[in-house]
Amino acid sequence: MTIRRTGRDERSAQVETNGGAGISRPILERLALYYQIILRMGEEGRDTFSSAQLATLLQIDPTLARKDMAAAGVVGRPKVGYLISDAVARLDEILGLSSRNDAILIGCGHLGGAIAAYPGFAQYGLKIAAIFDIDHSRVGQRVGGHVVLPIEKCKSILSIFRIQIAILTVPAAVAQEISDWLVGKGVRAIWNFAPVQLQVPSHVVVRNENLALGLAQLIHHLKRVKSHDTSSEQPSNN
Amino acid sequence: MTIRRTGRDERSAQVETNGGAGISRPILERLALYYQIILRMGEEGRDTFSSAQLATLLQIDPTLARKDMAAAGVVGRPKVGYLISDAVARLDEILGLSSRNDAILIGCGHLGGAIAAYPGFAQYGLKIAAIFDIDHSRVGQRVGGHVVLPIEKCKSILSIFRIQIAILTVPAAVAQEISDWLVGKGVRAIWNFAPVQLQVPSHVVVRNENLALGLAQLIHHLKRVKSHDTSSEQPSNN
DNA sequence: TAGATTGTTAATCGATTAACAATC
DNA sequence: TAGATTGTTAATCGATTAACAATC
Repeated sequence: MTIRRTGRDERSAQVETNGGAGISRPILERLALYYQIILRMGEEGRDTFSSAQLATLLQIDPTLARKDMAAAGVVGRPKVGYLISDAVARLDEILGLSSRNDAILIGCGHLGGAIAAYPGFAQYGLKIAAIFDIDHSRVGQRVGGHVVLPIEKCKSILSIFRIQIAILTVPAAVAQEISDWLVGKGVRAIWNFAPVQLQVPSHVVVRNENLALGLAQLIHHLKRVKSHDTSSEQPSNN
Repeated sequence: MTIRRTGRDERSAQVETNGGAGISRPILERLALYYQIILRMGEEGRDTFSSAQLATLLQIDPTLARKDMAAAGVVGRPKVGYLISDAVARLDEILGLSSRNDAILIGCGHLGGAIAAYPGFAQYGLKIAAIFDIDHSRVGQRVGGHVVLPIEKCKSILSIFRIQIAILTVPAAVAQEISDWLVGKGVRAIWNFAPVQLQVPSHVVVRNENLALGLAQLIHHLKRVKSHDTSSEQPSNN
């Protein structure tokens, strides 16, 4: 594999916009939270829920929950509420969970291994088709039911299985070049765990899962509550 | 350890608010991103940066970057830009990275192990003081340089080291009860990796690191770009 | 029916962007 | 000096909340 460090001229950073008929990010984020809550309610044997219930659990205004449902195309009935089966079906659709999503995982260090082994993703239709690593000493190891492959094999697997999603759990220093390379091979979505702002062409979707950033935010809030100590402080949501 | 499933009456969900002199969440999020970028620039030998540079990398308006700097108390100089050393010092302060932050980690499954082993957190002042698990078969194992302790030992360690941060990498089903228990023992900040909306008292800060949610968002955007295929589509930021 | 709950329009709030003056 | 870049005020945009009518 020859990784070229290309110029960044034609690439743009991943950014929030909302062209097309897409749902805005704040709404989408809440829909995913609703989804988890509703699913749990279903497991508990209920078959309807109200905007007020969601609102209480998420500490938001009930109107907002109703607006979100409307945005998702879930219609409720006055006095009754929303049907769980209805909502789950719609949200499955919107969150893209109804179809199977194949992905490859690059970089099988601790985090990569954890993700490969995480059972929760199956529920979201994510199937890890193969795991790769540049480090040849790792090739051949078993990680979460997969044998680690050399990254050279990546191209053929991408094309054979028409995979569009790559999970990047590599060191920050090489994330950009691997990203470039993957994009060149047709990857359309990158789930990036490296603490770097990847620069990608506009047709590629990046979701940054920047753990260090999350940590910084948590610490900031902690300090703030300590120093002010107003008992009305509320912590930050994800 | 006796975990009681308490009522949720007095607890509220973690939510975005902005009482006190705190910095609003969107700003804080960008500050953490700037921090990473600026740090890297420093390593490359530069000693100033401009709002335009940040803006280009993050695909935002330069004005926004300047406003953020102002909010962080970083002052620049016309024609020169901002001093990296200045900005790093201020951001260290605001993000709470200048002081050491001790934490305990509960639940040493795959994800817990990955986090325990992740070297990047040291940079953010995070020190994992101890690792606990309810599962006694895991107690005594070595994980990332720590010996897993039985959760019964948790209380004494919390009070001896005056630890306020807990990292929760336990199954969703037990996250709420463990959270309740930790809060009762004086924990003030929870970094929650379980896909559950924890209900906590208002003085406790929760940061949800909901991986399945991130995945759902990525998939949603991917589907959207595919179906619309307008080349102006931009992916979502974290 | 009466009351609960949705759906929607208008008002508010906060975050982003535009415009431009200040200044190194 | 002239030009680049910050800092700030005003304008815009989008998201949230309030109010209330529709309806099961």
